[in-house]
Amino acid sequence: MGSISDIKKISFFTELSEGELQDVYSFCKFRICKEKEIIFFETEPYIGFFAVLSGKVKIYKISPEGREHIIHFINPPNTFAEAPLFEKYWNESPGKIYYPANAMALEDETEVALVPADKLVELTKGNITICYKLIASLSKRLRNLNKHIETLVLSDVYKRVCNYFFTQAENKITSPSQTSIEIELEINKNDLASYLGTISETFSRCLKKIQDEGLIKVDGKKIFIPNIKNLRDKTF
Amino acid sequence: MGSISDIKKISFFTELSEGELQDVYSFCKFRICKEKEIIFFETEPYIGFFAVLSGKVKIYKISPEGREHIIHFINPPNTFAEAPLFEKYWNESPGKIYYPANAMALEDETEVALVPADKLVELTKGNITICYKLIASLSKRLRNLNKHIETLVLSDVYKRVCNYFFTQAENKITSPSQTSIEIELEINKNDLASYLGTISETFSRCLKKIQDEGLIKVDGKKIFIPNIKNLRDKTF
DNA sequence: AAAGTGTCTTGACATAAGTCAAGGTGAGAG
DNA sequence: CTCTCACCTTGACTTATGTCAAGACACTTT
Repeated sequence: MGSISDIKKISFFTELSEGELQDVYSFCKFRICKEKEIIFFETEPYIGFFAVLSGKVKIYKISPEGREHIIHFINPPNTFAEAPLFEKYWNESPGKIYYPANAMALEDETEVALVPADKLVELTKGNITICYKLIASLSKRLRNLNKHIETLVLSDVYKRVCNYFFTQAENKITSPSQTSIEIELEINKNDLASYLGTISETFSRCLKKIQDEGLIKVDGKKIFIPNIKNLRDKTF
Repeated sequence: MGSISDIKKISFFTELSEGELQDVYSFCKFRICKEKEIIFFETEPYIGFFAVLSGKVKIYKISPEGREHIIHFINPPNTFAEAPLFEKYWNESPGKIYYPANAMALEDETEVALVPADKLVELTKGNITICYKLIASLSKRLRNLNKHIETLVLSDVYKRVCNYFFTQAENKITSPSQTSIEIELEINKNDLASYLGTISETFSRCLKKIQDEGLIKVDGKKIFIPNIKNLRDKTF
């Protein structure tokens, strides 16, 4: 189960003293999830944010017709559902606050820590560093969402897929001179399709097309990219 | 031109003392824009955030093919481009920070105030209330973006349009018992279409369809909604 | 009033991507 | 080892929505 060293890895808490860490540790509720276990639904009242300590979590919405769209994948040691923390400080305070989307564990042995909202708000009062980190975290998420919207609305599926692989490749290369790389999908193709705003059939066809063009070589969950720049050129 | 009372209306600054307000006022650069005047491009280095004092501003992205998508409309006395303020506090600090999208004035006599980034960061150091307001503002924007993504990906144009009118109606009704209402579009249909993730032709056809179904009555920029609940039922 | 300008609407058409249905593949269970 | 089941791929078809082109309308200017 979660330890103090896990807490220390959470971005908001990296600069806390041992005593404060102990304090935060005592607030947190730890939970180990099985694959497909729900962490929260968007219908639930907000009680605090979460950090992923191991495994992987998806944040997603469901349409009335049952179509799913994945907004984020969260890996350790990142947090999710921080945004509603301070919503009570809005000008017009609405009623009860709910989670903004659904969260589900994607692997067995996914461990999450729940940090209660009121405890964290308390912590920020004497610690402006935590405020800054919170702001940084929200800003980063905002920029991600902006990017996400941009690709969803302004690109077709083909471009989105190319862009996804290119981004993955960029994050993995070790030197700028590297031209080819193999990336491995850590999520199944159904979820990846949902994240890219499409469905598995379309995604599958798209993969085939990109492969036929020689831009990638698909082998199960392994994607070999012979020339990263060629892929990048397709994202414009 | 902008006055101290304009500054006081900006959410971050509502609780500042007269002296502090005077101080902020002296930092700010005021600018009066014509219709279609660019406030910033996403290619420009970030220097600070803006507040709209009068008129209206759109925040938008452009695809390589030239299609535009409007992410937000900003009305007085709201702010925009606050998100990059604290990006230097990220774990991995990237190079130069740029504006996350483009901003354009939508009306003549649109007045904006530029609040320089470093000045605001300075202010937060002694004033945790400003931190909280900043967090609240970012949170609110995050929730909006989440909602935006949700409707863009999980609904078709028809539903998005119904949802837009319904939301406008909800915000305008005076009592919960009110069943009908007339709303007025404060933006042109081209921009509205772009905000709803479509183009004016599709939007136009959609309006016609909704009107043929008796859910709305369109007269130029005036939209009469005979029964708000009927419209709401179409948004699921 | 005529002319001009920008905004909106309509029609005909093309196409990306969703739906439905069937079949293939591979990893783990028995 | 082969059975099974989840995951993935493929094919045929439908449909929403974008594109292109033309016309209608409203508002301003001369």
